[in-house]
Amino acid sequence: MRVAKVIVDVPSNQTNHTFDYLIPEKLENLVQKGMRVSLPFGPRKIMGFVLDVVDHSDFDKLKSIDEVMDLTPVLTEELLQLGKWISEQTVSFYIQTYQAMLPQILKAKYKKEIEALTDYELPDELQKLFAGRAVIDYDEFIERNGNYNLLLKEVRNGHVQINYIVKSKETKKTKLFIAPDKETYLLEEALEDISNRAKKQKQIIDYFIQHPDPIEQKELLTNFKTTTATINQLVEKKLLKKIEKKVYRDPYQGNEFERTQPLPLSKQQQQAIEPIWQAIEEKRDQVFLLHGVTGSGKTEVYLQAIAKVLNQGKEAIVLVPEIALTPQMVQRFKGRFGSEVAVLHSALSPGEKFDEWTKIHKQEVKVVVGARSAIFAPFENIGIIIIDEEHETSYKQDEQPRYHAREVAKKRGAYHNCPVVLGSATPMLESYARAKKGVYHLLEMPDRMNEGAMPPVDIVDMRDELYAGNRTMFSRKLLDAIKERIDQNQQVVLFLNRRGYSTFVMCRECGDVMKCPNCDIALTFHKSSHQLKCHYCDHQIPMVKECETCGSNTIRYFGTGTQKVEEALKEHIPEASVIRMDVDTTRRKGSHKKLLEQFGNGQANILLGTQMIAKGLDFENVTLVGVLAVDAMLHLPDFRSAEKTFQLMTQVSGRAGRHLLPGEVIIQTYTPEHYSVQLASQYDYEQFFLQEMEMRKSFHYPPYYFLTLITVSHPNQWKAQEVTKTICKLLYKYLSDHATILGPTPSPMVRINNRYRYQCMVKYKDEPNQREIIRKIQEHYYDDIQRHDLTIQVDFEPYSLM
DNA sequence: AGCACGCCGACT
DNA sequence: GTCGGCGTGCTC
Repeated sequence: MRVAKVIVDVPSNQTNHTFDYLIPEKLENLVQKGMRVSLPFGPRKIMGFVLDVVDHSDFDKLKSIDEVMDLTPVLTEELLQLGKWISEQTVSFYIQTYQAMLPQILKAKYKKEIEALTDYELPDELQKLFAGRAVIDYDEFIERNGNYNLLLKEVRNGHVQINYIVKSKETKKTKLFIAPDKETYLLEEALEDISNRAKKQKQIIDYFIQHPDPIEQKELLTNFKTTTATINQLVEKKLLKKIEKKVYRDPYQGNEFERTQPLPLSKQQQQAIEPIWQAIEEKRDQVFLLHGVTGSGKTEVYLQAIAKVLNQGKEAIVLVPEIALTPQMVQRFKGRFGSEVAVLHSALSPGEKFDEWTKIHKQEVKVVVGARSAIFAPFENIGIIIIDEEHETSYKQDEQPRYHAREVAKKRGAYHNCPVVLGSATPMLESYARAKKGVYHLLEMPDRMNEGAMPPVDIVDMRDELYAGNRTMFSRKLLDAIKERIDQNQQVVLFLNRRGYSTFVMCRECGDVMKCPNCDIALTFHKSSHQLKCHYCDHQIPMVKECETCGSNTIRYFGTGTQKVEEALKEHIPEASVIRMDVDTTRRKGSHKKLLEQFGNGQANILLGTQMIAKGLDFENVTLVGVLAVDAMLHLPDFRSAEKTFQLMTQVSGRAGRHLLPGEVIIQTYTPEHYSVQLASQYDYEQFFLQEMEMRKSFHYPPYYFLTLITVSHPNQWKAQEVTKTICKLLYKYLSDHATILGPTPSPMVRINNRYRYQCMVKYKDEPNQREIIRKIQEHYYDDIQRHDLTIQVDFEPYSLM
């Protein structure tokens, strides 16, 4: 007998192990490890992943697999192992990790329906719902308030049955093609017979005589300015035929990618790439940290390292932060490797993502460029993994499984015996420290390609502006500089760090700030819709006219949002044309790309935006970059705020003067003396590293210590606090004496969505039992978690402490 | 998670 | 005696 060991699609503590299922004879040759199957589980039918196929089970009441859902395994042996490891590292359920490795569309969908079995007269109440049909949706039954007990009774009597259906959401897109249905010489003969009045028909047949290959109907119709009627007639005459062709949704269809050749490498590029080439050649799973300033030509190094890998017949994974996955970036990879490249990022529709994934799965491509989850590309012969902008926080998934793509990359690198290259102008402190210790191989590229220096950075002290009577958000220096660029027909990028700085609404009479009733977070004013919105839950209300506390009408909004900056800009510089990029203006698919194109074409002088414009933009005509307020980020309750500020400022500065025209950067701040501001303006990463390391050392933060953040949430504040307290006690009891346990403390945002949040932080150097202890704690609370709305969230090496 | 089972109080 | 609400435990 053949038995499948299956992880079932039920994310819970008690089902987080394999279940044994008999493989029926007719499926014996079909079921393989890594496939999805549908199977009976209790009274239901659900999806599961086959982890293993064996020929015996200790369990004696085996049920059988119902169906296989895939023709070939969707997870390779390596990915199955990797998933196990990730689940254990992040304390997640196996099923969550396996799901995270696949495109959303492969997630099973469940449907329930009720079927009437006999002609037996059902009770009127049910009869009414069926309304003559043999089968109705269970959802419909619920919606129309069906009597559940009555239903159960009839199920027991055998008059109706409940069917459970497992479906894959997977879809295939087809296009209609038209092709000749006869040999060319027969078409020629037929051409004679077509009436001279049927001009279009003649033209079309003539076309197919010249080009006998199938052509898309849509194209044919536009070319000949005709309608389907014409074609239908020819199909009826058996001269043409219609073909449904399965096609990939190609998100980059219609984009021409000009093929590029490898560029000659500069000396420093050469020095950086040699050790990587060597590692590829010697099949070493070495980790490289490529520390290269903006514009030092890191991408060309990646491209030529990949070229080497492709030469060996192997595959490459390139990770790029979501927001940096711009058309410009894609262009570079597609330009060099053409159709060998698949692209995976969140702006694609689920169908497009699935099709790109399928290309990888079917081994039709050799290179994948994508955001975090592309690290799970089902390649089987990886030759290199590259993580660009390795310091980016988006490489850490912020939901279960909370994995970091960098750690997964290292694991995959070890499996495939291939190098992992981490690239950044401002490496994460942890990474640079490892490189200095020799754990990673450090590669330095300190010079810009075109020999140009980084643009000079001016720091403007906004306190002086205030003192001089300037109460606007623009310093005099910045305004003058913007005007100057506009006069010279050059372009400006203005960056607004909106986090923590959004427009909140306050009463000037009593100082009351409008807050979300669910989250204790200040509501943000959206001018376009005239609404107050909470950014943490869906709560939104119309803008208020009177203060809810004191009733006065002196309500006004404070803070700086992009919308407000745009208005102020127009007021101060009426001749300026502005393109605004933020979550509001880029929500629609493709709008991101469109806005950037408009700016690139010179349709505006100023590009104003949030985080999303900090990366990867490369416009020749941009000679001024302004940062309106760095302080918001500097003062976040996060030990990495200085590092994040430094990274951001460096990145933003890199947007100016990338080409022939010299650039300039102006940074506005209320704390110009802060070391991260000072050192960023001098582009002194090394010094920043040393100084920041001092801080980390004295406060026991990474990279000197590891962190674990446990966040407990519950609708009842007392409960949340009490559980956190107990957890702290348990950790204190079972962890070693070297671990520091902080807490319980309220989270920086105590209440979100009517749930109170408390946290506990562990600082440690080496706690091999930690994960086991945390698992035990979770098990201890499993009843509360499952039935009493408690959540215990565990984040190892967290990126965000909120 | 989602479902059945079993216990208990409330009710025809 | 039976219905329905809720707590408990299982699913190969």
